[in-house]
Amino acid sequence: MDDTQTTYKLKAQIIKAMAHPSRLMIIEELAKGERCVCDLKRVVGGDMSTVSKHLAVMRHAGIVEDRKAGLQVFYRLRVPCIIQFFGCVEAVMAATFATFRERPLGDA
Amino acid sequence: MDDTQTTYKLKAQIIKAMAHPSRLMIIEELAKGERCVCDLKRVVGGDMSTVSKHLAVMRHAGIVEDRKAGLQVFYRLRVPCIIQFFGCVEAVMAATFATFRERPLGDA
DNA sequence: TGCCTATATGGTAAGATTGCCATGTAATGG
DNA sequence: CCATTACATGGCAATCTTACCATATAGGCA
Repeated sequence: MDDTQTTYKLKAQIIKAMAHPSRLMIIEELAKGERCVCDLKRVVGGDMSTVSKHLAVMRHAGIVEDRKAGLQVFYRLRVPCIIQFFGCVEAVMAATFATFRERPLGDA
Repeated sequence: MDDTQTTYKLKAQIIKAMAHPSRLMIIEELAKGERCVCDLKRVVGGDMSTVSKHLAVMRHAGIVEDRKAGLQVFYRLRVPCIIQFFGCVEAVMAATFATFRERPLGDA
């Protein structure tokens, strides 16, 4: 595999690390500031081990960093520009809903 | 599942539709302008049916639109802001490599 | 030291994704 | 009508992802 292929694979891995509902919720919460795992668990629900694994995926991809403080581990976004992208994702959704409005059910 | 959950699921689906090396290549190519499936097949390689399925994933997510013209089908990005996001993904990669530079192998 | 709390990791079963082959379909040319 | 071209879809095996449970680790406190 050449360099170009490797680059695309790395980029895909970073994007894939965002591509899960719980991980999006985590990113949005971290956009407000540093949070401990316990905070994030409260936000996304589910098992602590599941949250921990979601964080490991994002940490491995380089999206988040952690900082240990006593018993707790605090996570934060490593590259805040990620948040700006959410607006674009919402634009895709808006375009989709606009299409439905333009061509409602039964419209020729 | 409530509305908030549904929204996150939709967003995740849109992002997931980008999270694949071949699909990133396709998006980058489409950023340059409309392209037929045959063009895209040349760019990403592999089977035509595989390219076609990647396009279907992105079409379903609302990332691309198609336009038939005779025997060919031309695809284009539906919401161009997607491209801007690539810069942010590269920033994540740059941060990761910077970390390696700051803490090379064997550094305490 | 021994216990408690916060988080991480291993195991695993269910489900999703991927990529190829074979086949289907629609437009075009003869 | 028939063949060809460009693309899409069905099927399927290999692989990856996810979420839970059980267990491990590490810090703080008695």
